[in-house]
Amino acid sequence: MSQDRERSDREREIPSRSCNRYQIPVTLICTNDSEEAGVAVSTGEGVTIRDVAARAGVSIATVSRVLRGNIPVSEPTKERVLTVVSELGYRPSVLGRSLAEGRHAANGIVFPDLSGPYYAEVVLGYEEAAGELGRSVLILSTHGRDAAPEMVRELARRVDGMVVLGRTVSDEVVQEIAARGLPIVLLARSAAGEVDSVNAENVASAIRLTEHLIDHGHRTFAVVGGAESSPDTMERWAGVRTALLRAGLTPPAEPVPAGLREEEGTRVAEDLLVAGVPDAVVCANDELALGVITGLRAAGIDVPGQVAVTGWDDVMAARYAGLTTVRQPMRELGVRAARMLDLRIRGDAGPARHEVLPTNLVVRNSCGRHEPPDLDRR
Amino acid sequence: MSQDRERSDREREIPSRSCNRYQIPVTLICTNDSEEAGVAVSTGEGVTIRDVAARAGVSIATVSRVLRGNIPVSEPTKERVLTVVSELGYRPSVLGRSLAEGRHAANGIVFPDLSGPYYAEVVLGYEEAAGELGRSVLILSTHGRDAAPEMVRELARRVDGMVVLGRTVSDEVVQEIAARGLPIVLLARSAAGEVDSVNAENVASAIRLTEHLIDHGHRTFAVVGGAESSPDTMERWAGVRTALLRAGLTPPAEPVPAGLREEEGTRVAEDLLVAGVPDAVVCANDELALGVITGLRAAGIDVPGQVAVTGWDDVMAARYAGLTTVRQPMRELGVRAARMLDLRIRGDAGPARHEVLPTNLVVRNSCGRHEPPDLDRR
DNA sequence: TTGAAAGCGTTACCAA
DNA sequence: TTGGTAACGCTTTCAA
Repeated sequence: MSQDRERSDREREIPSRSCNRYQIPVTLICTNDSEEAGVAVSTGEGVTIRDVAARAGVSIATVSRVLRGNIPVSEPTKERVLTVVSELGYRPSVLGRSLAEGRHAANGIVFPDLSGPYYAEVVLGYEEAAGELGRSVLILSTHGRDAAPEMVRELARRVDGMVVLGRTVSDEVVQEIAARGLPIVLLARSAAGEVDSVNAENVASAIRLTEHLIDHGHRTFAVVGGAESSPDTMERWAGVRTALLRAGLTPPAEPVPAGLREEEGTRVAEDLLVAGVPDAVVCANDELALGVITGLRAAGIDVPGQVAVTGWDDVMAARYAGLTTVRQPMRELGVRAARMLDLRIRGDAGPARHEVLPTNLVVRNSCGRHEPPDLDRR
Repeated sequence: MSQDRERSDREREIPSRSCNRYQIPVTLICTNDSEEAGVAVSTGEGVTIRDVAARAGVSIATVSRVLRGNIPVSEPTKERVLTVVSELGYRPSVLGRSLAEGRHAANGIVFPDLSGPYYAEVVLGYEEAAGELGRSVLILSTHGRDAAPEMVRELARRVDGMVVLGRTVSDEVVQEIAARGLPIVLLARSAAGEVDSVNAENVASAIRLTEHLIDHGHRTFAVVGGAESSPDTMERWAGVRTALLRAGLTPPAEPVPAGLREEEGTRVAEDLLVAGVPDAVVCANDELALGVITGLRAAGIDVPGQVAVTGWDDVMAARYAGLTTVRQPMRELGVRAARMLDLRIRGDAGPARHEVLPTNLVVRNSCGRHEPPDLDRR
């Protein structure tokens, strides 16, 4: 925007109230637009390092040194500079600093869609941890758009590192960006090549969940949602399969395809009614499970009397709906990812690290009636 | 970081494979670190406008013109430059561009806490709309920290405009930043001075809700949560008061203080049991209401038989808990705020605008039993 | 239509 | 300890 050419030397003179009592500045002819010179400046907006240097009678290098603090500056000089800084309300330009330092002091996070409590919690944890580490957070949700890879590449150019959640962009895109040297942490998404990752445990908890359902006497199973598009759910379905095989039961041939949303669940319920209702419906997340329950009940099916339905995540609604599910430490996932990323940004080298956070089976009553009236309702 | 001083003229020569068939570049002595000259470049990382200019045999100004597209460039030149750009995988530096243009191409959003479905939805809408307008989104949650004003000021230095939600920083801070010329839109927070705002309708819906409760026969009311800290809830309580006075009933003297979270609700329920349980408990949001219900029921109180409890927002759990509430267009709030902000960033002047989005009363059964078995359960 | 060069606001090197 | 100044990577003015 404003490129005021005829700047040169004329403006910079500052009314030298040469008393050394720190007073509020009254006039300062500044370099900015204000056609009418002699305007009072106090907001600190538009004040540059040169203004400070001129007023303090030092070079801009010295001002920079004082502000960065790492290089020795004589006490009186430092004091003088700091005085002027606060008089003028000077704050270094983020842009100027970033350009000179070659870093952004910002992190990115890419998720498929912010909707749903799961992502919100993850982002919350991430933002909090990143903030404490002095980094700004740029968010990007891809919404399954075709332009997603380009959006992510663009984000990559504005940050010093980023966290990428499952189902956003392909491993190729991740690899490409990582290859350029940008630190990346994968979240809720199995490791791709030499990239760090943070995940919640999936297989063992899926086995535990399935065994619980088998204990209820359920014999025929359907699994709903996710699959290929979501590595996270693939692990879960592998766990379900393992548990069923161990028990000598027949695992479902294919997961029922469905998006991770409530409406999708009710739709699936209708399909299930046509295709034949299994004993247990294991869903990829809570929203989906709640939708399935709604759909089944609307058709007069008793849940859990005739069919058991389970979810994953343990969102708030799951508690009120009495949904049996697996709790993930959503917020903690975000926190860990932020910390892991920060390490890499600070130059930490070494082979890729993979963190796996534990989960909890939360038994409520959508999985079948329990003899002891009601098991741990939260 | 890397400030390679001895750059000057020596490097820039490019092996002039002077055939005009576009071939994949094989060697290019680049200006970057690589001590061993003659390294092949193809990732596009570290390629600057100068590299492109040199290879295309034009000035950097011309490259810039081609890329920006606004200034006429001869067709052959343009073509040549674009070829080199794609050969080298050149992408302009966001930092360099921003510094020169004096803008960030990024928006901020400040909220008190991302937890809870309400904020998540707002952010989702905001991010989506801002993204479509070509702007990155920086998020900041203040968590009620003392440093909040400083955090927000810092954010203000990294964006071209920002949205500020209620209960984050004081009006003074908002005014201060707005005075510097940074476009701001207030969200879920009543207008402060000459600043744009987007809100959901509060008073009329509170009146409607209250009247519904009165129709149920409830006569003594308590309102829980929010108040001064949250201008949004103050409006709601004003609505409740109005409705009660109109009906000749006594409004509660004070709102019961409580944070907007579930745990707070259960705590309040205990207090209510001691202080005396009213006919109806109107809560500032759904989480709080759900907590109150849980607390009351745990004490053996029948909801809605003995007490009616209502929420606000209509989050997912509200549906499964059968909570009577007021639905806000959360996502739409975010979208509108993003658009309004964008207008200002594009230089739109004029007096502050205030948008108010309509809400819906959602009657379920926490407000009292209805004669017709169950009213619009969504 | 094009090029040269100033300027955006910093940091960090080199010499004093 | 300090000042001068190149460099970061771009945009835009001014002249040609």
